[in-house]
Amino acid sequence: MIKEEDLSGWYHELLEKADVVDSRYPVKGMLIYKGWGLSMIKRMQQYLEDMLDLNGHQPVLFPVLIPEDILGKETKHIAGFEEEVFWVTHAGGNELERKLSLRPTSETPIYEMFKLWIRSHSDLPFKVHQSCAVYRYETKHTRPLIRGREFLWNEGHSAHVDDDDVKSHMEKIKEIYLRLVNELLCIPFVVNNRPEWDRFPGAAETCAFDTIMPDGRTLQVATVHNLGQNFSRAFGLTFENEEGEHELAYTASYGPSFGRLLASVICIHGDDVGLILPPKIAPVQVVVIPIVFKESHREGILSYARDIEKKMRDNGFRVKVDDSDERPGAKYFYWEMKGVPLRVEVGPRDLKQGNITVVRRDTGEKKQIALDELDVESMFEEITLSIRERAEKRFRDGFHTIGNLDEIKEHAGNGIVRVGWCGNKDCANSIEEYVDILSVNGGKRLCVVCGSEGVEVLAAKTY
RNA sequence: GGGACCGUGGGGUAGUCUGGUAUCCUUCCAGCUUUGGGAGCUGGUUACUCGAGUUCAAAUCUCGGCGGUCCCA
Repeated sequence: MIKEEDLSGWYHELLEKADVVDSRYPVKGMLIYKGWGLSMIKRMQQYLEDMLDLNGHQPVLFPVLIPEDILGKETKHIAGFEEEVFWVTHAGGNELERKLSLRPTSETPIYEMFKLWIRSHSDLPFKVHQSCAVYRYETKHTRPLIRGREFLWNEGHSAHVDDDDVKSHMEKIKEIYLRLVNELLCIPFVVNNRPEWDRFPGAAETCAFDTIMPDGRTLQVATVHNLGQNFSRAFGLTFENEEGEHELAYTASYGPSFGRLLASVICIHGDDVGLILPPKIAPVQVVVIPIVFKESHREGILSYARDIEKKMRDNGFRVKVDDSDERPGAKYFYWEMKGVPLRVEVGPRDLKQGNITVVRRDTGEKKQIALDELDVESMFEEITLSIRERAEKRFRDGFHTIGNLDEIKEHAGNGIVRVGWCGNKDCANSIEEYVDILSVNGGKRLCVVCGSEGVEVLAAKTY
């Protein structure tokens, strides 16, 4: 399957072939995370949670059910979500007196508890996070990992004494997400201030991390919301300040989608052969292929392979010796499809000379080196840099500065366009006939529709 | 939100128009054999999305459900 010709077909086929997910589960928009995929999700989750913990977050895990009255307390919030909430209405044969929703996101139950946990300014900032599944009854076309009715994410929630503290906290969260998205996963992105009509329901400000998929549409992989005092007001979330007065807290919420991050790793780094995985999240980082010609060589080569495996394991790498009954060529194709960053071949030639043959997945570069020369750590660094750079170059090439509406139409679906916008909603509607406006945080520029003064905005076809 | 198309062994498919015998590739299992870029031979397991209708007879026609894909907004 050629990636460039049919990204969607390539993606679906690879998800199943590589054992990332199985999307045949017979409920719309739901799927099974399988070994290869879940293993990567767990690694990104761990990496993120460690950073959040270091930042002073407390890990929590809230119930999946939210009672109707609590979900509905912040009116704009519930208005934004009500069409996509799953409801539990029965227990056995009896109708419940109080309907229970499957959480679409957890601001409401969390603030319900924050109210009990937060008493004084000295409790602030108060920060929690949880990795969990959330449920949204998507009416749009669902896609595995990209838009589902159940998805995995980490959601962070914080309460602060004032707006300044919220803002500086949001900057810290953005740095943490940068490390997750770009340093760990090698995915380039741009942080966009969403226009008012595209904010999280109930938020005063929404920042989104957008990347560009190879078909030219953008994918939002994480968001950071400034909720002002909107939720505090609805939930009576107050604290006693230094003067002994009660004041409404300021809150923020934020989360990356693990499924979307995985989807972008797959689509952005992968090629026609299959996955290309950043070494840090690869479930298997090095595969060792023993090449056995004659039975008499078998034991010698296998034990050479196992020595290498042990040595690497002792150094903390995830290694697998593929001693299955396949021929070497078949093994090469298989592990390349799975995206394993490094392959080590050991055959009679290597054994005799104390060498190994090393092949990089990202470049295909193959070289024979002495066993003691092997430096896996620095090879992984090189690989990581190289796939990040390749992705970043394509990302930069995905931006186009546009001067009129016809050009927008021409470039729609082909990356991100920079255009001027005056701030008038009618002009935004004209632009959004072709592309969605992603950001409103650019410098001065004349409106592409009406020609009056405005700012530069980014816009694209989105997933 | 609107529209189009699709559903056949684990995966990919032929057959559907014109109703009657389910094709091929791959995977999987067993055996032999092989191993520096997808080996070969022999044998074997496995399928018409669900429900209702029409009919002597439905994978095939009609209606509905469930599930999926794509396009437009």
